[in-house]
Amino acid sequence: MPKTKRRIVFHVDMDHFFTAVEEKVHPEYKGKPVIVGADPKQGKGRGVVSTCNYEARKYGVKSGMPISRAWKLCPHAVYLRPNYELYTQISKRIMTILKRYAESFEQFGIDEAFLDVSSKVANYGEARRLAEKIKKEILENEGLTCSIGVGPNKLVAKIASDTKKPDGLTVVDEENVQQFLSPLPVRKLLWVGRKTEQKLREIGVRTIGDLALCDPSLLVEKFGTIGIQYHLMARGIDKAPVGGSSGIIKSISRDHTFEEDTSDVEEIFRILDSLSQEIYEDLVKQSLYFKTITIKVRYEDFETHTHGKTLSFLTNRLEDIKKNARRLMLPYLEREKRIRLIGVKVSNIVSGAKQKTLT
DNA sequence: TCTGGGGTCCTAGGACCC
DNA sequence: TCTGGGGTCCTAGGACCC
Repeated sequence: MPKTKRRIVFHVDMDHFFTAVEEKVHPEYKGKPVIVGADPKQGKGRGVVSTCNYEARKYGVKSGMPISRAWKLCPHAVYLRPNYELYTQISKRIMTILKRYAESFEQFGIDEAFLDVSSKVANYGEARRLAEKIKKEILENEGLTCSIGVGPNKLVAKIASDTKKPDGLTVVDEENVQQFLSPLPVRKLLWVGRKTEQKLREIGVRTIGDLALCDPSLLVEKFGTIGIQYHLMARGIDKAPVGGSSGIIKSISRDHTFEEDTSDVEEIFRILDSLSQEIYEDLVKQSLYFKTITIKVRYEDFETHTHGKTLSFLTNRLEDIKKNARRLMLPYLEREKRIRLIGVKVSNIVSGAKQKTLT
């Protein structure tokens, strides 16, 4: 049996990417708190903060926070709507730089990436120098800083990149994985969110070190098969290959939150049709076909439902999307409650090339 | 604190077939 | 009339990610 190959993996994370791009395009914002997200509307706006720069963070503003709360904390900030086209364009250029240094590569969201550099460097010292070189190149080419984590797998690299920001570089070699992870809260692990953190707290587990000492069978009892994953992660074990999960599109969705909750059927159908239209354009652009369509409704009290149907045929016709979306939506329009959000999703997707072989 | 928008993956129950 | 087990697909909901 061949011994498992030693790996060296980078996680590259752009620093407050959206606001960093905005500051680069608008140098006059430099030094001011900048917040990219929903329109704050004098504190009455709906939606959340996408990204904020470090000046804004000094006021307690964070990404994911309601924009109305950000307004209370920092009314004098520069508030901007996201310019995804610009961010995507710059992201593509950065990813092109990163790919050149990687044996295998995996983009993660718009501004993060994993690089497997195992065959490119001989040891962690060389890995550090390579990471420094990459940071320098991105800064010189794009005027943007990033934070890089280096470790024996994606999990450790990702957590490492998060420990020193902005403009950080954190290297964790195999020998130091356990002592690096142990004191950190479980929340730092990938896939451990608010709910899982709470459930772990109930069994007295707060840090990754606590989790590593846990009886795996107890974790399975509490979380099912994913419990094994938690236990492996807590011991710094992650065999997932870089680039393993990237590529094929599984679903396309659009949703819309109304500025004011509504029961106006005409308005709801108008928006529903425009969401269908956008999905249709996306499908055609990428020559994709779908079989399943699902609508989403969120009422004013945040009660949320999904309702879907799998068709007996593959399609990308606008009429099939519009008609089915409307039909699936109908039963939800008869309630007393007003509607806050509607959405449309298509899934069970195959590409046009593959579709031809199926028909 | 009054909660966006675009995704992925998992689970559980039920239908249906052999 | 009663009683299986396995497999696959569908549907709704939920957790989590950036």
